[in-house]
Order: sequence, then C-alpha cells, then structure tokens
Amino acid sequence: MGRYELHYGGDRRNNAPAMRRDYNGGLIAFSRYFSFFSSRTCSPESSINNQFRLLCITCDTLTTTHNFSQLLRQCIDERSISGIKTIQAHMLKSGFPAEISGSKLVDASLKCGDIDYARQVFDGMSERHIVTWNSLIAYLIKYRRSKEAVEMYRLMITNNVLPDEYTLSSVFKAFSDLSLEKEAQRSHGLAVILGLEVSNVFVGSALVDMYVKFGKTREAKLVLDRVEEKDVVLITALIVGYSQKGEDTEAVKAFQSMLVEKVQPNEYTYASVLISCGNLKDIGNGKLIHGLMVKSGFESALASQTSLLTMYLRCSLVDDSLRVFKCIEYPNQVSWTSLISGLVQNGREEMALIEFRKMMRDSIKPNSFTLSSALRGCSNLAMFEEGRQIHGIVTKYGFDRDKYAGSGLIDLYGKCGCSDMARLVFDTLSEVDVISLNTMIYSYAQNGFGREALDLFERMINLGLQPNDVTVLSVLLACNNSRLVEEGCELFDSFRKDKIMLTNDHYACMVDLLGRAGRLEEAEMLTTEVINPDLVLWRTLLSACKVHKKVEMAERITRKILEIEPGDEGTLILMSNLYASTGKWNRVIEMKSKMKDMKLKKNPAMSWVEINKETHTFMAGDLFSHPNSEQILENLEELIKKSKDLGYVEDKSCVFQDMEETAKERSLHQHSEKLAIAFAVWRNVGGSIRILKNLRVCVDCHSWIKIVSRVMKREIICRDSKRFHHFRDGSCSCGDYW
DNA sequence: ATAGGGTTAG
Repeated sequence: MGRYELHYGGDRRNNAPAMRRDYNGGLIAFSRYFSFFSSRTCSPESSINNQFRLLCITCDTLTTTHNFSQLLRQCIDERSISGIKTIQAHMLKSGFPAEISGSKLVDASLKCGDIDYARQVFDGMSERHIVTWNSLIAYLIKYRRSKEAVEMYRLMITNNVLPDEYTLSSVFKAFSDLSLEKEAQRSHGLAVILGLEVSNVFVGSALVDMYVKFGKTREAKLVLDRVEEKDVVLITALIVGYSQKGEDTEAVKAFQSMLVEKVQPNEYTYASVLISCGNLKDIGNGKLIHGLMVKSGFESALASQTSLLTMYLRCSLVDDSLRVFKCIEYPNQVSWTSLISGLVQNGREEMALIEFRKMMRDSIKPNSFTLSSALRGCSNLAMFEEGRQIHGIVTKYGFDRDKYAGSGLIDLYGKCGCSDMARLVFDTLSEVDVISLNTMIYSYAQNGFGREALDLFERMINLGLQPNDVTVLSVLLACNNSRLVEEGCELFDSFRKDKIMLTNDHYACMVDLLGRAGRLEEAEMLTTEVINPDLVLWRTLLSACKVHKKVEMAERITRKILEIEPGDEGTLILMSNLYASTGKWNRVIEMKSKMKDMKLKKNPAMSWVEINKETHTFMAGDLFSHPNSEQILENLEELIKKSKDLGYVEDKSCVFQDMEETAKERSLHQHSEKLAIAFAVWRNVGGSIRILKNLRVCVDCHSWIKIVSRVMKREIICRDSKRFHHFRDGSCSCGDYW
C-alpha cells in the first residue's frame, strides 16, 4: 500500500497525478505509465494488481499484441500472477487470437513461477506450439517436478508432437532423477535418429550428465566423443562424472585434453577437477590448476574456491587451505563445512570447533554435513560438554532425526562412554541404515556391551541389510571386549563362509580375542591364513604373549616383526616390558640400549580431562607443568591415602624399570590418569569424571581407580587407546578384562 | 518465445 500512496501522494520525480489526467489520451499515457512502473523494483502484489486493474479498465481499446506483450513483461518483472490473470480476462474480452494468447500466458506464468497456473492455461489450449511444450517441461524440471515432466513428455509424443533439441536437452535430467534408465535409452535413440546427439551440444551435455548420474561414465564418454563441437559445459559434465565416481585420474586427464583442445575451463570445471586432485593427493596438478584458475580470473568464484580449499585439506596442506579460505569474501554453508570437516580430518579438531563457532556467530546455518563434522571433532577428543552443546544446535536446526547428524551424535556419545545416550539418539532416527547401525554397534562394542551389540547385529540381518567390513569389525570387537569368545569364533566362521571380504584388521581382532583368552596356538594358526600379515597383526599376537608371559613365542614373533620393520618401537617396548614382568632385567637393559642406539623415544603416556569445556593435559611423571600442580599433588596424596584404607596396594609388576621398591611406588603414583583424576577431584565439578588416555590403562591404575570410584562415590569413565572403562562403586564395566 | 555442467558428511 505504501508505494501506491506515495505514487498518488505526489512524488516529485514522477508527478503521478498529472499522468492520471493524461491517460484517457491512450497510448502515450500508457507507455508513460509503464516507464513509471519500470523505474520501480518490486512493488507489492496488491499494489501492482490495483494499478493493472485501473489500467485495463481505462484502456479497453488497446488490444494490440504489442501492448499485451508489454503488460505481460511487466507482470513477469513484478512476479504478479494476478496481473496475468487480469490481462488474460482482457485478452479474452477483446477477441485476442487464442493460439497466441495461450502461449504468451503460459510463458508469463512460468516465468512468475506459477507452474500450476501455466498448466491450467495449457490444458485449455486447443493448439499448442512446441515451444510451449518445451517451456512447461523445462520449468517442471527446474522446480524438481520430474515425474510430471516425464508425463508431459509422454503426452507430447502421444499427441504426435516430435520432441526437438530443446525438449531433449531438458528431459534427460528428469530421467536420471527418476532412475528411468530404459525410457532414457529410448529417448537417447530418438536423439540419435534426429541427429541431435551429434549436432547439438546442449543435447549432448544433457546426455553426458544423465549417464553420469546413472553412474555410467563409459557411456557418457562415448556420447561426448560423438558430439561434433565440444564446449566447456559438455566436457565439465564428464569431468564431474569421473570426479564423483572416484575415477579421479580420468577426471584430470579429461581436464588436460580440454586444455589441449583449447576449450577454456570455467568455475564449474575448476570446482570439479580440483576435487579429483584432492582425492588423488596430486598436489602437483592441484597447484598447477590453482595457477590456471588465478590466471583465467576464476579465483574468486565461490565453488572453485571451496574445491581449492578441499583440495589443500585432502593433501594435508592446512596452511594453504587457510590462506584460500581467507580469500573467500562471503563463505557460504558449503565452504564453511568444507573447512570444518577438513580440519577434523587433519587432526585439527580444536581449530575446527573454533571455526564452527565463528560460522554460527556469522549466522550461517549449519546443515547435516556441518554438524556431523563438528561432532566428529568433539568425539575424536571426547569433548563431552562441547558435544552436548552441538547436540543442542542439532536440535535447534531440526536435525535430530537426520541419519548423518544422528550418526555423529551416536559416535560422540559412544566415544564419551555414554552408550545409553547414544541409544536414545539411535532410537529417534527416522531411517535406520547400515552406517547408523554400525555406529551404534561400535559404540556398544567399545563400551563393553557385547550382548546389546550382538542384538543390534541380529536386527540388521533381520532388516535384510548387508553388513559391511565396519559391521564385521564392530561385531568382533564387541565379542572381544566382552569376553564372548565362543560367539566371536562362531561369527567369524560365518563371515568366512559368507564370503565377506575379511581384512587384516578383522584377523587382528580375532587374534586378540583368542590370544587374550589364552588360546595362543589357535591365534598363531589364524595368522597363517592372512595373505599379507602386517605389523598390527603381529603386534597383537605379541601383546597376547606378553599378557600370558609366553617368552619363547614372543621372541619368535619379534624376529618376524623385525624382519618387516627393523627396530619397530612398539615391539621393542613390548618385549622390554615382557622381560621386565618376568624378572629378566638384563634382557630389559639389552632392549633399552638397543632403543637408545636407534634413538627411539618412548611415546609419553598422556591423559586428558575436560573441565568446563577446557581440556587439561597430563603427562606421566610430569608434576610441575600444570599451573595447579600443588593442589593436584595434595589431592592425589589424600586420594591415595583414602584408597589405601580401603585396600589399595601398589602393583609393582606394572613398573618396567629395575628400581628400588619405593621408587617403583612413586613412579606408579605419577601415572597420567592418576594426575588427571586428582585434578578433576580438586576442581570438584559435579557428574562423572571423564578421562581420555593415549595408551592402555595399566593394572595398577585400573585397581586404584576402582577404589577411588567407591571412595569418592563418583563415576569415572576412562577411554583408553582401545576401549572404555566405566568405574562405579568399586568395579569396572570391563570386568577386569582388557 | 523454449535448453546443458559445480563445491561439504557418518
């Protein structure tokens, strides 16, 4: 209304009241009136409608084609479907030729975005020009109404209207959308018969894109080769296909031959070929293409920049990627997401979460890609509080039932030791698929809920879903962590029979299962089945030897490992610890000097604890670097005193160095998880204490933490390098088996 | 009067 009033209220520039006096005079006033409207952008619908009504009433005599076209164009500019309807009434009243008015009205309605009205007009037409058919089909596809588009296309053929290059260049997208491969092939045949496949590059690229979407890059390439005059769009469509199907070498080759044929790449081309360079970790070509992109002036195109960013992140060149991101003027949802997920993939979780918060501050909406990446950042570092806040964001944006965000949450809660919460998320998912099931099974597995994991596995089978390699690993891990030895063996046999591809990791898990159960001979037998036994497999067997103190077998395995990997650090440490636990101190000294010669340094034992979203790091034996070390030591001493009252005795077999007994005790008291727990107790924030460790928890710490959980009446959850331990009221969820 | 290609995830 405002604009209407302004208009008649005497706007100085346009002087509308004067025009009102003039327009009885006909055409001159009409066109002046139009130029007035044209100078305005976006009038409210009600206002424009009134203006048109006024116009049409006073201009009944003005019924030439030219003027109706002009009026319709105005409606299109103003997106006024009611204006179109008014004009339609006047066309009818003035006896305007129907075969022309129909086409014009359909065209205008489509451009205003009202496909249903266009269809209504179309259905009332007796003669339809092919352009009208084509426009309708094209707009239906544009608005993702592929089904109706295909129906229109079929109707067109039954009405004996032969599709032309315009029809075909749009309809193929509808076929790929609906996976109508058979019908697509018939229409491809039609394109061949009409000679359009070869002569029209629009038809050609639509065909290439369609075959690409069907996953048939070979077919797409054959079409491309037949097209006479190839252009950017055509070749880019093929590059996209290769890139999305992971045929990255082909994508780069296609890009190179494009340059040879002097076809200029554009932002779309760069956006796709760079993804392939990233997948190939081909930083050479990646940088070369980056250069070309700058030279040809596409360095500031958002999609190309995003791909460039992704490429650098896949190649682990984090600094380069940050430089690219800084150049992006207005990063959108996708570019932020690419940055966040890439940082997580490069182990830069903290930075990823900082960027995520920046994105939120800039009011860029996250999507399920963004959220699952941010969540993965949290779960990698077991950042429970941070993760819970992101759960809040997931809910706020309505992704609670989404399988991607949901799997991220399941993984988070699983990795924070809360399989109950993981299960709650899992049960609200709108769609259960292999990946969300795998994530849930894995969460149960690492928390030692073997039965629950196996129940879910059964459900997966009952749902008719095909387990994949991650499923197999999760299920075996579940058996392994819950001491379900027989179940594990049976499942493994059935997986072998089902011809599921078993990887070294699966074998390593079984070797661990058998080995820890003391069935070392069977475990060793299993390794003979593995075609390319790797370090992990042998090390697993070796650590089982260590648990059961099988020195001879361990020495045999060690020789094998050192053949593959001379001076392997983990092996030497394991052997040294085995000698230490069997009292062979001279062999320990031998191993240590060997390590010293090779300049190997032991990976320091570390623990992390998150208090109020801040992560604190503790290193074994390091009593001074934390700013609150005094309070920590005070609390630790008191905790040890209290736990001794309840029967804690230091387990000196956990000390793998030959030293005096009191020194052994002192070294045990300085284990990183003990420091972390003492710190958490001092800070005294409520709820469970969550500790993250880089190595496995030792027997001494394990029995100490059990007692502390009783003394403090607090749950302590410890995620070590392999699994979870939930300490509650003097016992641990692992059943002392880890 | 009507037509074709792109970037992020478990």
